[in-house]
Amino acid sequence: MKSPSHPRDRGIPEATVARLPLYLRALHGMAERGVATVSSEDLAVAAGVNSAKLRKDLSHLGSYGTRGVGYDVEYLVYQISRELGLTQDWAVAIVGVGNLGRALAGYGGFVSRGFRIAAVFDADPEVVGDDIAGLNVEHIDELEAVIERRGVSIVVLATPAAAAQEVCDRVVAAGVTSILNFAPVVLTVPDGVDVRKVDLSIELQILAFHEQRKAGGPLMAVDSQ
Amino acid sequence: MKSPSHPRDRGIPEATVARLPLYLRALHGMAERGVATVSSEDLAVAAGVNSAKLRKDLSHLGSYGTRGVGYDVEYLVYQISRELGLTQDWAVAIVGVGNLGRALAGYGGFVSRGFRIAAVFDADPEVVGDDIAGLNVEHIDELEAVIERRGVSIVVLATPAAAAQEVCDRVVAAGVTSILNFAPVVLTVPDGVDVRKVDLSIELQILAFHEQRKAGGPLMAVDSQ
DNA sequence: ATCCTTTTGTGAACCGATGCACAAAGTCAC
DNA sequence: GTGACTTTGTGCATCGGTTCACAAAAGGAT
Repeated sequence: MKSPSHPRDRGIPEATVARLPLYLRALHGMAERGVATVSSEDLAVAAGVNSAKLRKDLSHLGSYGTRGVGYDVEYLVYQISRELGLTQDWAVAIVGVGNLGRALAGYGGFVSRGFRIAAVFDADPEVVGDDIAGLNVEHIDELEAVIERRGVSIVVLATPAAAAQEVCDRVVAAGVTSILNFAPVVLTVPDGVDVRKVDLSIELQILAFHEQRKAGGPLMAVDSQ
Repeated sequence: MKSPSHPRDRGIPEATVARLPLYLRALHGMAERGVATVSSEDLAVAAGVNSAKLRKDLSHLGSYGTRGVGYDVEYLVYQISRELGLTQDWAVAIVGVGNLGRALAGYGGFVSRGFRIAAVFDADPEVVGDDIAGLNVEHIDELEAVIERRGVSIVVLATPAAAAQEVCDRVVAAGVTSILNFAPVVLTVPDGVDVRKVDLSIELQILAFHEQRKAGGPLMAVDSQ
């Protein structure tokens, strides 16, 4: 069903998509330093990947390099940005203004990538009305109305675990189909809704696993016996 | 080299390690609700994975289930905790007390998993001495001394991008071999040092990519599913 | 003690991702 | 224009991870 060797085959591998932001970050740095073109080898080093992988990834977007020369930095930034959908402006809402919600609201990496924090919600009347990173905290009762009014299409959940599923259900009912979940729970959503999760403690646990290995392991096992 | 079919083969796949914390979280919830045993099917649902995968993952740790019955919740919690190295206490230091650093210092998910925030550092004299989540912020000059004195083995970097590599070099020189990096840069470290990175904006970019697809994509290409 | 039910643990097929290695395609110097 | 050189784009082998599907193991009923 799919044309086997189409230059802009729509089926970009998930693993590639996950690396495109990495390339973009490296390219932005180069553009700032005035670099005009870059080879796959150099860009791969800057992004922390292997150059064959980088070239294969980029080839999924099309043939944007010049053999013998490399890639034009500006042009590649544009192509990757467009592919990721960063050439448009995304209205993002953050729900939950605890420590993490505040940190996210003030995080520069969002704004600089085409994301606009359009609203911030909390259930606690104590913080509703507060000013967080230049935004007025709104009451969670306004969730659906504000999402619709401001065209929010991506919601970031930074609520306590116990509240996450309920808020999730509400934003989904309001038409949101992309959710970034920081609450340590598995969210249940209908088909067609994308949920990505970030669990800060999981990464630390993975590090602990490897650290323990270096130190000798639970049974000081050298061999599996 | 390695015994091919040993029940406690030390070589646990990376993908499995990354899911163990997920199982652990689900199991903790069950233990709290008084559940004594759980089938792979139920646990898989609670953790948001497929049950065959769950069983294969657990089989890498050993044979801890009972056919026809399932897994003993308490026992499995212990086995996974031990495998991940969470039965010991890990001293963690956080460098950088911006919004994110503060959020991390106050994050309950660390403490409840065997991680102890042993120190918090910043370079800004303005915040040094402040109290963050019950901890005294120390000056970055004290980095090496404090790491050694308090036996810190894992460092969390929440510094600005520009400072991350330098701090990284210093903690590595001080003997730290596990680093969790929140700064949006690729860190260069010697062999034997583990770096895991969390880039909050990458997840959002991946969501944007898929959201754009749903909406029609850059060239209005209809996805063949 | 035997049969029936449940659920684990795993062999084997499958699938996607990785990395090597090289031909093709381009640049640059002369 | 020619030849030397550089670097891309990709075919192919390989690898690790996922999923299916089922035999083996345990418990409960009679």
